[in-house]
Amino acid sequence: MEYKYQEIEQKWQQYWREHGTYKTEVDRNKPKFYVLDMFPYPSGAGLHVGHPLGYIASDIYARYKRQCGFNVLHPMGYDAYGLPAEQYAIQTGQHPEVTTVKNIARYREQLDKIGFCYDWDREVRTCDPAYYKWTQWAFLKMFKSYYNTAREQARPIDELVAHFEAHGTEGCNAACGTEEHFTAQQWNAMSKVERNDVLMNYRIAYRGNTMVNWCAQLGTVLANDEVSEGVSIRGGYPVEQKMMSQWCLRVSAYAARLLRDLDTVDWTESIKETQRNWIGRSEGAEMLFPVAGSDLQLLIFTTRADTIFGVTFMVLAPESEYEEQVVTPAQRAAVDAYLDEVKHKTERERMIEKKVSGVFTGSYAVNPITGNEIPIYISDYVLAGYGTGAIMAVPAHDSRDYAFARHFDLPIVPLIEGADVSEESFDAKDGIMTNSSNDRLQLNGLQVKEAIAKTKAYIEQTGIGRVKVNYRLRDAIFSRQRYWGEPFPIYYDADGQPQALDESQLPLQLPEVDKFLPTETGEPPLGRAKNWVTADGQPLELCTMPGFAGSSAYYLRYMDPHNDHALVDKQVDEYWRQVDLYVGGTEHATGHLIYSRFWNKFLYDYGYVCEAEPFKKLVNQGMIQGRSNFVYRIKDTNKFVSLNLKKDYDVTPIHVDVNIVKADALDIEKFRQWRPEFQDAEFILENGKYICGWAIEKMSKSMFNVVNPDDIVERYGADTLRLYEMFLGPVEASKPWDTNGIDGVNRFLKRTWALFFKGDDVRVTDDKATADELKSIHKLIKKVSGDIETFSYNTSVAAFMICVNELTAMKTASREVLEPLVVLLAPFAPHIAEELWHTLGHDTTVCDAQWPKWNEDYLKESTIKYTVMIKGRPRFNIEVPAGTDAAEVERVALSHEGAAKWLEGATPKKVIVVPNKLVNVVL
RNA sequence: GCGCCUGUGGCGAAAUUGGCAGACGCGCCAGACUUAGGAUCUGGUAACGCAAGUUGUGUAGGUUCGAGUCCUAUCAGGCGCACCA
Repeated sequence: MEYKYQEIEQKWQQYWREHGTYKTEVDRNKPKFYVLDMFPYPSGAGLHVGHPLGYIASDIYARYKRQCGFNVLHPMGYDAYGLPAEQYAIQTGQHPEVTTVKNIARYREQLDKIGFCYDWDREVRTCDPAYYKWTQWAFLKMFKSYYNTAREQARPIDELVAHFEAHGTEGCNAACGTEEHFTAQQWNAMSKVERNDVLMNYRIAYRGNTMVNWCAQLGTVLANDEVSEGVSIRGGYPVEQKMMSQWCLRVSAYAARLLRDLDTVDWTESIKETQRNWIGRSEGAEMLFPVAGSDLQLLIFTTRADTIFGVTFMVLAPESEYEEQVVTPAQRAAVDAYLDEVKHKTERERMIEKKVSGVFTGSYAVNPITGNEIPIYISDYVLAGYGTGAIMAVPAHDSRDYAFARHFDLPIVPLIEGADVSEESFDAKDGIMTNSSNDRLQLNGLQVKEAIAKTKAYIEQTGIGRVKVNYRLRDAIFSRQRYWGEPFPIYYDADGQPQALDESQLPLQLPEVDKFLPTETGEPPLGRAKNWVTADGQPLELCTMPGFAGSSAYYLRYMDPHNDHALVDKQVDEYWRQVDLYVGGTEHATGHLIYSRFWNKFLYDYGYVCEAEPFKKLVNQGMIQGRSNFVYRIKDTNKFVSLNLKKDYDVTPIHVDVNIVKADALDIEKFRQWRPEFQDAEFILENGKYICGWAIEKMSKSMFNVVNPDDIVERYGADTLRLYEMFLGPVEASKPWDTNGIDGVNRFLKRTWALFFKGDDVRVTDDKATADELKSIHKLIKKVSGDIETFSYNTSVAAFMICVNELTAMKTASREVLEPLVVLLAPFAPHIAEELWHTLGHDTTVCDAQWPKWNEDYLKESTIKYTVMIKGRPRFNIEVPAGTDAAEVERVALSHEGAAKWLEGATPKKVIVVPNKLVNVVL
């Protein structure tokens, strides 16, 4: 019987569907295992062969764990809100929901063909009201919470209100945007609106006036991780900094925990490092610099407190709150001109120019240690969003301050012995301090590190500052001026104050609009919705939530996807707990993977979830690049010359669809049909073939190098696709897709098939297996069992090939060997395994067949082969019975005829016997 | 600039704790069988050399009986952060 993959795959996919083979329920008699893929955004282009790479890897693991006796949760869903569908809607008027549903259907069809073991009853879609009800619910919780820094957890905002009523801000231990102080009396005297304003400074989900990344072309604000090098990641449009009132999440309050708990998860070092960078912890000190002739004090942040004696000027960010109070009337015009100039530059322009610019405010600050008066400047090299938005400038030891000092001709005072600052600053935190002592503080002669510690201690004692840890991690901007996203469960009261909808009113459904564009008055698209008000007529929020809102807790919803009363039932959560294995791309390192951790920690603080981290182990699959093919057209003709003959002609390379090329040979007929202009194309062939050139590029439509998994499935079958994707190389590595090698994997499956059938008959017997057969299969069991745990699927596939070749050569027909082979193969190539499993007479699914264990006894060798090395080279082999001791091995080696030949009469200085491996004879 | 990762045949890649470098596959070469094909099977395939042999894991050193693997320096490529004080 022939291996008819199409029949087999359809048959078993249908069987699994009808039998609910992959349905998962809580089962407290079994240990659980949660395997998750990052759910896809269903784009209009469909899947290409790169997408399933991670899905296949996790599917293999999930199936393997199930065969090992675990109750495996392995769900899939769709990140359905997003910009592309909305941009498409703007262009075509087609409702984003329509395109989204269509794309999801296409994705599902493609996924189904590959034979994944997803429990589709648990599917989630972020745009489904039953799903986003819980996104909105979590937002409301955040709105009604503040972060208690002493307890290190989110607490109800009412607790903070009670604290304010009794004690004011004294000892409130609350994370906030800007630090403020008031007494209980002051709080109690505030109006409702004033109190609301104050609380916004503490809420975890808050509306705040912040610097945002505004993208005019997209008509919306973007989060930091959605912007790269001054342009939007989606679309590449310029992004500018703008002060706007936006919904934000106080992610920064969780910075310390997000950093610390990285040590508890099993992720790659590189992605943890990326997150550490993004969180950006830096230890330093805040210090107050009085302004001369005023009560005002400038608060600055520095990590180099030791350089206090070298401060020769101060710099404020253009957006600094101090600006008003510090600028003298004489400098007003100059400052305004500068601020105007800065404001009109986008961040991108600012970065490209990198020109030193700034303006003097007219005021001077007093160095609290030296008492020197130093000028205060404003410059855009100081960022408003980091630290306090003001710095003490030490040009001798900071390259940015140095450049500024040079430009404005300010003094540069070196503070480290031997530092030459005539050409550039000395930034290293290393050396002996000098020029740094007076009657208040003596740093001369100390190492930089000691000096930092001593200065910090001094400023704490004297109250001119305090030790402070700063984080680079900013709060997440949470509103988007867009249509296709979750509506905020927020309305505005008569005073214009944002108020929470009651939980009972969730989900607040996304309304219909006539167009997906902003209103004439510049309001977001929801401004077009009719009756976008509460039951008693109060206006609802017009912004929607960003893409990462729906993806932040989806892994929890899979545990209990149909629950109307909770995001996830407490007991269900306590069973599934957290994702044991999460597979996805590195591109989410500073987005989704931070937001999810934050979101999870917030829920954890309230006990809604039982684990502090959502994803225990993370595996990042690499990107599959495209392998483009080229044909070479001779200039000004319709004649094409084969790759190795092109040097004799003046040619233009043209991308050609990789699907009409096989092993770099062009299918000339298909090429002529491909495009009308090539209909009459002529060819100069080599060896009767047209050989195409190739290059590795991103897989994209415009390069004609997109390989569709459906085509591979049709031509070779899903099992071949699965095996081949794994065989291509390590899951984590990025590599180009190259269909050329797929035949080898396909041949392997055919050979495997041939072990079971001869003609139309099953050739499997109940005969006892031979020792060699048992050895072959047990070697495989051991190898594959080890490889799966470390995701070394490529070497597993290689081991399968070796084993099947051995069994074929031995003409193995014994069930004792072939049955475990089928079970091992099941995670990798489930369809053929299922077919063979049933061929062997089983009527249950191979998914539940128990993963075999290897027996070391079968692997034991009766004799051990030693390689004898002389003069650092392998010279000959000896064979001794297993268990021979080292001295005997040495004796056998040295008495071998080869020893005499290679030693040439010399006496060995030393002989090293490595057990079961080799004998090294040193002269 | 700072941090992280990766460098192995014509290609994708293997190589437990340092122990015969290049498993497995593609491609290529030779052969078998064939109503000839982009089918199947067998053998070969790191480089140099007729050979014995020698050289080989980006480069240069070091540790070691022994280094792809460990250490130091350096080069190249990729990724992340980046006026972050």
